[in-house]
Amino acid sequence: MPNYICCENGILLKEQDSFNIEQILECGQCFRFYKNEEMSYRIIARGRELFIKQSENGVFFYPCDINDFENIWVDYFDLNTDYNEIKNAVSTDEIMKKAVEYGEGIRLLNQEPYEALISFIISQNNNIPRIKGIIERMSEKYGTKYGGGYLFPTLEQLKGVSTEEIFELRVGFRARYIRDCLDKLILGEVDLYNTDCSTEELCRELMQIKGVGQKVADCVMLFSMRRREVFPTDVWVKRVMSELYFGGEDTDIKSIHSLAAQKWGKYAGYAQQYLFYYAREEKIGINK
DNA sequence: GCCCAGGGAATCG
DNA sequence: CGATTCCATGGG
Repeated sequence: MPNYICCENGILLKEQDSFNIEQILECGQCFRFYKNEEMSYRIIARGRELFIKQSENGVFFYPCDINDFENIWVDYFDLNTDYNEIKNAVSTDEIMKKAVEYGEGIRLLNQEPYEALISFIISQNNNIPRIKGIIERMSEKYGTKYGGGYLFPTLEQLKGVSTEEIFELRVGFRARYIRDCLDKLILGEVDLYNTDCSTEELCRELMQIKGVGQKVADCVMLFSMRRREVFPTDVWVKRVMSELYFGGEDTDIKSIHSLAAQKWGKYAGYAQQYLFYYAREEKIGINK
């Protein structure tokens, strides 16, 4: 269990290594976060609104009691995972050593599968600011008001919403994908909470949904289902891998997955996130 | 106006 | 089969 102390309206996490709230939230794995000031954020997740303020004293979570901290946020922020072990395991070459050093405070969140699934369907062929905007509009229109914002709408709240109404959120061609996703969840054709199966089987199940291909399925499995061996390969990861591991040659996804599995095995998902953050912040593989 | 975004489905050859 | 084309929208 992490080292924390209980304060009046929150929890102060002390001496936590590998925790940088800015890197954790800005590294592209989640969308419902709001920056207040430097190292001070608000998030909406797991049916809560939470403020996080990081300083030299530690990381302060509020409003938050011991129950919520231990039952929700320790899991959400992956606090029982030893990141030193992961960093050592993935640092198999100078490139990854640099990427790990660059994003040393990154943690993989454990998000809610249903929200992650809808969010990453929206993410396809889209950019992060716009993805955030769409999810925000969807929450404001269909979700429950909570604190200073709105919770992500439940399946129950979205079940009767038509494709046309989804389209009005300006999701474009993804409207019918979202509707197909809702239908398959309602019918139980896809069950996000009975996942006692291999990653391959789980991936196949997710990919039954229209608009869910390998990349979206991998993001959902990595960010919300603890499948840390998958290696979501989007344009950024493709670029950085081609640039740094394949001599600048345009490389197909299969070859990238194969190399990732070979180099990083069950920690490939963490390696991917260090590389994604490094590539996007430093714009690796762009113009030159 | 063009290009691109945490891609994937539909269509073509 | 693999390769191309199309899909909505908004920021640069």
